[in-house]
Amino acid sequence: MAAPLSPADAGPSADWQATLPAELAEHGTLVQTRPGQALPLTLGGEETVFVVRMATLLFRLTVADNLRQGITLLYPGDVFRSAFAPPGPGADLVALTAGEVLRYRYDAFARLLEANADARAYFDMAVARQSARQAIHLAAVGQLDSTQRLVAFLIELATQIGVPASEGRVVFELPLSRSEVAEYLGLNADTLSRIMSRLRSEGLLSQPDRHTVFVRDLPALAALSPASASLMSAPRMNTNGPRS
Amino acid sequence: MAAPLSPADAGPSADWQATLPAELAEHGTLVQTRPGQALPLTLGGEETVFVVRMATLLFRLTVADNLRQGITLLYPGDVFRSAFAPPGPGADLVALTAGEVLRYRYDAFARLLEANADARAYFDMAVARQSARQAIHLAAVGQLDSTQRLVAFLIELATQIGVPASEGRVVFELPLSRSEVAEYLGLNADTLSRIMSRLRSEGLLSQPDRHTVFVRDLPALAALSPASASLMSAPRMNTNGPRS
DNA sequence: CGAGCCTTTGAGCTTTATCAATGTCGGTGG
DNA sequence: CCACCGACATTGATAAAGCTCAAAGGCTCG
Repeated sequence: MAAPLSPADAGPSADWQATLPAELAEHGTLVQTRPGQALPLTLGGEETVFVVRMATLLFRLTVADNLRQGITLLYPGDVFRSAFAPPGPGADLVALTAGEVLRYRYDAFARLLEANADARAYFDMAVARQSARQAIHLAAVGQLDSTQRLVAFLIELATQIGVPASEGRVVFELPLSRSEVAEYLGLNADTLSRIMSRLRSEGLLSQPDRHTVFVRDLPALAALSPASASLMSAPRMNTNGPRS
Repeated sequence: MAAPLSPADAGPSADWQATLPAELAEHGTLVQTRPGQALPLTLGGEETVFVVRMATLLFRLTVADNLRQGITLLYPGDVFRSAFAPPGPGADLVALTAGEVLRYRYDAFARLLEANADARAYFDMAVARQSARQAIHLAAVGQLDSTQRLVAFLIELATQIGVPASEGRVVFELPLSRSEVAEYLGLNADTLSRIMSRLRSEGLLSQPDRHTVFVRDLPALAALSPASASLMSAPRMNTNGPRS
């Protein structure tokens, strides 16, 4: 019935952007993040909301001792409500990079949304956007083999935080360690390392240093994973202040 | 840092319930569903919202030819916005059972929410609840072995649509075929069949007929999967009309 | 009653996890 | 400045989990 995911059909939403409404930016507590810093999901027992201003965050779940799954990566413009995590411990929100995050108590945030239709629309849009990304991630983890999964991850990062170097080439920082990447992809860290080595030896990418990835042939890399197309068509936020 | 998921810490939210606000129930188009029926995600090119009144739905993604992943099962009280799916084809919303679903155009739905704070709160709550369930599903698919995954699925169904038979025993209808279950769990249908046979031979469950599952020892079954605890603590909707 | 689809089960094989050894990077203190 | 330490990464050998393919039995619906 449904055809495979393809970006050609993404339509006008592919180049669509939105800007964080001023009402949201003005309120909330500005939190400076450092790599590895955990962001507590409750504030004095109350639900919270985070808006990513400039950073990369990881939401993950600990399913059993030594079994963790990365659920979603959050980029600038993304919104995280603590109720998105299952109740109980086991849910983690971690900053992967230095940056800035806005934090709200949920009830205060809800009042802001009630008072401001733009903020409301922004929140709903952000939630939908992340939900779609997470669905792709789930499909990748459930259906793709290890190479396809890793490539999907690299394409996601290249799309979200990559800097174009030249035609078909992109550079980005890997904000996760190997084992964190493995947790995100539902793979073993050793297996992951092997696959990265292979991609390197095939000349698809190189690593100036451990945490920097230089994609030497983006189209060829993307072709290795069926999830690439939809990941690349995912819109990014406009983080340059009010819309021009 | 985070301890494994455990229901003991779920707190008061475990027995929390909410009822579909009348404003939402009164508007929207009532759609009668039949098993296998696809619910189109766009209505004349416009975004839609579905509210499950009485049925079980499956949201799934086609990642490539013959590679499909079940993303979320939707139960009574759940809400699905078409923007939760990635753009493009490849996203499917299918009714698994006969039942009733309310359908809205997104802009009309958004106006309803704007005009009615209860409806708004309901929507936000439903989205958060489903997001949490989906996170657990992703963690299960990414980290658990095939038995643990299948058990997690059975526990999910037992919790959501199961009817208690006697102490520790539950009966429910399997609204999916074997291959659909396999797609949901990221497993091969053959492997799945083997595991079900083993669970049957171990006396944990029996199948009066192909689509009926009789769990003979729920605690013993649940003990086989680390995801059971959090799935069982997930709140169900109150589908019996206004709150008593 | 027959056709087609779904399910079960076995045999063999592929992929990925596990275990273990070695290497690299970054920081710290002598 | 260098030696050492711990965390992280790579790589090889091996094992196991789950997939593929194939055959046979059941169910459903015309």
